[in-house]
Amino acid sequence: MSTISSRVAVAVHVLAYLAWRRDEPVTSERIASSVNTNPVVVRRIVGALRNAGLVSVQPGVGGGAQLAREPDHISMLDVYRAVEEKEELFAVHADPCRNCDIGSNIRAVLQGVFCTAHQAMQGVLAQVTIADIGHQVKKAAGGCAGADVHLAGDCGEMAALDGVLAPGGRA
Amino acid sequence: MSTISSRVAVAVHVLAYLAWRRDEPVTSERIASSVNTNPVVVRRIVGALRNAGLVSVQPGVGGGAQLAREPDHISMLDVYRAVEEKEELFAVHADPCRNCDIGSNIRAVLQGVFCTAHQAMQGVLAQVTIADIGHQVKKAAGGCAGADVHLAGDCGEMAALDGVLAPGGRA
DNA sequence: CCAATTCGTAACCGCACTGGCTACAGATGG
DNA sequence: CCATCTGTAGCCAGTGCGGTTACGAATTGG
Repeated sequence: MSTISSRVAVAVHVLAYLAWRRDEPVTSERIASSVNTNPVVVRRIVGALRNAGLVSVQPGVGGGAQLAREPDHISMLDVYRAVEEKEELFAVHADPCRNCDIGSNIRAVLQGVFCTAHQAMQGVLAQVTIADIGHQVKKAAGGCAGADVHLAGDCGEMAALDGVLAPGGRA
Repeated sequence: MSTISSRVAVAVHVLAYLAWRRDEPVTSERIASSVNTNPVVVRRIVGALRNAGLVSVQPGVGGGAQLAREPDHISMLDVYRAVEEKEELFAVHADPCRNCDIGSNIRAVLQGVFCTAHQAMQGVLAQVTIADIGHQVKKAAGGCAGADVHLAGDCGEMAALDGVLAPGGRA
């Protein structure tokens, strides 16, 4: 597998929900019902977002989570870094043979390439904000008729992101 | 965590080794000693590379693995796709609430962004070949003095890849 | 044909991460 | 005080990964 955990996806969902209910604090239970998970899972993720300064939380009656910034000042890269503590995207085998040229040098070379690839990925996330996500969701909710048509194919043209993103993968 | 498994790194190591010993078949045991792992682990990865047509393998006395293509015709994206069967880089929560606008539309929006990010990462891998890796390793092995200096910092300028890669992450 | 070598693969293990769940202490406001 | 809500610890089942052993199948050489 080795997919990035769904915490990023859930965190974006949470923030989009908070942006939707911008005025009032929202409880973890309410958020959990939208995500369809356990309130504790939501609180764990909200805790990470709080540590990153993206939301503010109040306990007690009438408490809950609220956005700490404007939705257009929260990028998906912020979210990614808030909930995914891992610094390296690719694992590299720890201890190759030190006696051969390959073994003693491959790690540095691989780390360089992998780091560049990771940065390219983060570059895409950096250019999408929670406000963008909210707009996309709203647009999709509006035109329900063909809302999920563009799911076909290999993530297709991603028409939904036109104007927001540069071409991205030139593969 | 959620890092991409070290199979990619090991597979590149294996292919770099085969490119180094271009003429003769190399046994899984020999490769394993360079990677410093178990021969079965190597055979599993070599099997995936064989399925992808990157190497050819012969059993029996004098057998082993050999490159099936020139090193400059094997990209790290080929390797990535050969050993990492996962099609999606980011997991998305499977079943958000269908009654609210956010829950019923967030998955498609997230999948679009995540797919674009994934493609950007693959675009970097596509531009590095096994031959490039071999050259980098050789260069590092030659000038041992300052070979690992450029490891400092946040993957720094990646001077080693200058001329091979476009700027990559514009974050 | 037989023996040595090597791959291919199944089976099992320990480790680590993930998400879901319960439980409870602590903070907050009426 | 009390109801509400967060924060967190703790446990569980599921899953993936890497390591290891074991054995059958293929190939080469005598």
